[in-house]
Amino acid sequence: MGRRSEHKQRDPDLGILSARLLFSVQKELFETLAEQGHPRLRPRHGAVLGHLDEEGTRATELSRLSGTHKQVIGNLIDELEELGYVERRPDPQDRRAKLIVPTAQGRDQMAKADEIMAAIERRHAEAMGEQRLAVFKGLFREIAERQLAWRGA
Amino acid sequence: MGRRSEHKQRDPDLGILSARLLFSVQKELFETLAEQGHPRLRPRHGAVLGHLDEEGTRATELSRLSGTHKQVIGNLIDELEELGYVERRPDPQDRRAKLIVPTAQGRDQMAKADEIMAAIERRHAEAMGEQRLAVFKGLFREIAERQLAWRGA
DNA sequence: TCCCCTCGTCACGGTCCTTGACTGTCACCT
DNA sequence: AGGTGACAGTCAAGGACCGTGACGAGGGGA
Repeated sequence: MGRRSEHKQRDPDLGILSARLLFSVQKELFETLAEQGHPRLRPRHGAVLGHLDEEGTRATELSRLSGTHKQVIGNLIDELEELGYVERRPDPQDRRAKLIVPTAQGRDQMAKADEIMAAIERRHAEAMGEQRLAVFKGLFREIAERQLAWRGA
Repeated sequence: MGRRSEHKQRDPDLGILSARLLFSVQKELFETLAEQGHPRLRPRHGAVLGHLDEEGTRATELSRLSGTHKQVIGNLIDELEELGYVERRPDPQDRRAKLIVPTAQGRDQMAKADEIMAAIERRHAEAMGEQRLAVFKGLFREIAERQLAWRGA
């Protein structure tokens, strides 16, 4: 193994580390969800279900929160509606808009997903100490925010 | 804004934070590369260029390092060859294999990409203190490794 | 020699994202 | 009241991207 790839192995940059953590967390989340009765969901559905409120959320709001195109959100809602996770209801405050509301199955998924993510963090807290994890998350938020602010993006 | 999405805004989980950091770092890297004379490269090319050694690397090795399928690596190499970033050379030690070797343009890109990533980390180090960044990266490596080890994946 | 493994490639289907244009509704201004 | 621009959601089409199966060529041990 050459010098450059060897160095990258020892001291991976922020991008590599983020990618590794993101994909491994994603994998655990959706495999566990599949075992708990939600086998048809894929990571992309997280753009909708991950940002949904129990009282309902507008499609445009979901698009804004997740950074996904409106069109994609529309497709995801179609799929989730067919799978029985959400319903489209007219928004009483704006006749153009529709509220995306989770069904009972949707609320079950949301609760389970939140619990799985919490369990992942608890596992790390036990392994490394609660305080060190808290420090990490604080620094993580700070860095992610500053990086997002690059060029006022 | 409802209670759940509000809470997720204040205390985003590890997946959300990883996604934000990954995509914003990726964006800065490739936009800056485009300004520095490499406008045709897209993030997916990182699977090849990011793990390449100056002396050359086998396609299978790139596949293993990046976690991408062999087939995808082959397509990427086709593109990068056409763009003048890499060359295919027969591997003297194994007539089945081919060494992927960066051209002068490829080595220029690799140096610039490494420098851009280093600049990103320097910027954070200046903003938050060198020591706190070092602590963060240490914890990051630890957590990412432990998460990857879930279920012996 | 025979058998099984690895390396890279071809071909294919399926998933996914992006763009542009369109209808209906709203908010604002004159 | 009417007119104008902005916004919500959808339809349609194209391209980018990924995963699978199968293959020829070569390697390496029994």
